[in-house]
Amino acid sequence: MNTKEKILETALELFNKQGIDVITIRHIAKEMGISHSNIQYYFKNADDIIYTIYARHIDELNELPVFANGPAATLHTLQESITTILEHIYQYRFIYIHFVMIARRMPEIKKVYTQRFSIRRRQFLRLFENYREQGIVRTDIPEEVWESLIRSIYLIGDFWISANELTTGLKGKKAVNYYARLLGDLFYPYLTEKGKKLAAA
Amino acid sequence: MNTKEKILETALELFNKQGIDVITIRHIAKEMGISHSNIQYYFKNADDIIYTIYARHIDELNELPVFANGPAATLHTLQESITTILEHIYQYRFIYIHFVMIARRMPEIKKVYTQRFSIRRRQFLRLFENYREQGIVRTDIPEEVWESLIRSIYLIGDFWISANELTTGLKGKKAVNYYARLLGDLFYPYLTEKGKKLAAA
DNA sequence: TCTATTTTAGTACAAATGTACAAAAGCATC
DNA sequence: GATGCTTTTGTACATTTGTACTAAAATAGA
Repeated sequence: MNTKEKILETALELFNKQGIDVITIRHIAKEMGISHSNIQYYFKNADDIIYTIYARHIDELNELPVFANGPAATLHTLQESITTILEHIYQYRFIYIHFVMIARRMPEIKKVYTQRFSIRRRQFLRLFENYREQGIVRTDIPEEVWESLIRSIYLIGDFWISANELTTGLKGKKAVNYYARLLGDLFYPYLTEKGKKLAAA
Repeated sequence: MNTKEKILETALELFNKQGIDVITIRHIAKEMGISHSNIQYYFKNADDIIYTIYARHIDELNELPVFANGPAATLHTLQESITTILEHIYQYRFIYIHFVMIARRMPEIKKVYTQRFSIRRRQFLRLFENYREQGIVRTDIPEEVWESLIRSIYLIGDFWISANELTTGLKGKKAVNYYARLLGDLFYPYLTEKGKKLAAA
C-alpha cells in the first residue's frame, strides 16, 4: 500500500539478490511497475535508499535484547543471541557485501559503525569478566588475547555473509546456523571444564 | 617502458586507492596520459584487467614457500609466513574489498578460490596434527573445532582488509602487523604450556 | 463541487561508459 | 626507401544513469 515502504522492500530484495553495483533507481521502478520519477519523489537517489535501509537495520539491531540490556549471562542465551543477530544480518546482507563501498560513499555510516563497535567492545569485555567469575572460561588468558577475540568475532560477524557467498554458498537459515556455530566454536578453547559441560548441556 | 605492464601497475594503484566501482578504463588511460583505445588494445575491458591482476596475485601466493612446500613446522616460521601472505594481500587489497562483486562477475575466480581453499584446508589439518604430535597444541580439541578454526582463519585472512578500512584504518606495514597478530592470537588458547613457551621465545 | 496538496508519470538532457572502427604513427625487415 | 606488422590515437555511436522539470492524476479538506 504505502509506496515508500514498498520501495524500500523492493530495493532490499534487489540489492540482496543482485548487488548495489547493478541495481539503479530505474531497476527498482521497473520491478515495481512505477515510474522512476515516483521513486525520486521519495528518495533523492539510490544512496539515499541504501542509507535509509542501513539506518533501519541498525535500529532493529539496537532494539534486540542483547544490545538493549547488555549481553546474555549464560552460554546458551549468548548462542541464541548470536543466532538472532546473524538472522538480522542475513536479511540485510547486501550491506555487508558492499560494506566498504557503502562506507566510502557515506562517511556517516563509518562513524556510526565505529561508535557501535566501541560500545560493543566494552560489553564483551564485561561479559568475559563475568564468565571468568562464573568459572565458565579460563583465567589464564592475557588481556590482549581477549581483545583480539572480540575483534575476530566482529570481523567474522561482519563478513561471514561475504565468505558464505564466496565458499560455502549456504542459503537462509542454513547459513545462519553454520556461522553461528563457527562463532560458537571460536569460544571453545577458552572454556573451562565447567564451561564445556554448560555448553554441551 | 612496457605499456601492458604499466597499465596493470596503474590499474592496481587506482583500484586500491579508489575501488573498482569508480575506476574505468578511461580513468586509467587519463592517469597514464594515453588514449583509452590503447588500453583496449591490450585488454578487452576493465574486468579483463581485474582478472589478469587477480591471476598474478594468486600465482605470487602459490610461489610462496608456505604454499609451495606446505605449511611451516615451527610456530615462528608460521607467524612469518602469515605476515608474508598478508603483505601480498595488502598489495592487492582492492580484490579483497570487492571480492564478492568480482567473483559474481567472473565465475572462474570463484572456482579457483574454492579449489585453493580445499587444498589449504588439508594442509592446515596436517599442520595441526603435526603440532599435536610435537606437543605444541592441545589434544583435547574436537575435530570440528579445528575445522572451524581453519574457516575462521581464512575468513579473517580474506576480509581483514575490509575490516581494517572500516574500523582500525591502519596503513601498510602497521595494518599487516596488526592483523598478523590477530591471527596469531586466534591460536593462543590452543597452545599447550610448551607451545606458549615456544611462541614467546 | 471546488480547491489545494500530494503523488505519480512523462520527457528531456548532459555526462559517462563500453564498444567498434579506421586512420595514423612507430618500427623492424628486406 | 618500400613493405608489412605492431602499437597508438581519434572519433563516433548506442546505452545507461542521474537529474531536472512540467504536467497529469489522485486525494483530502472546505
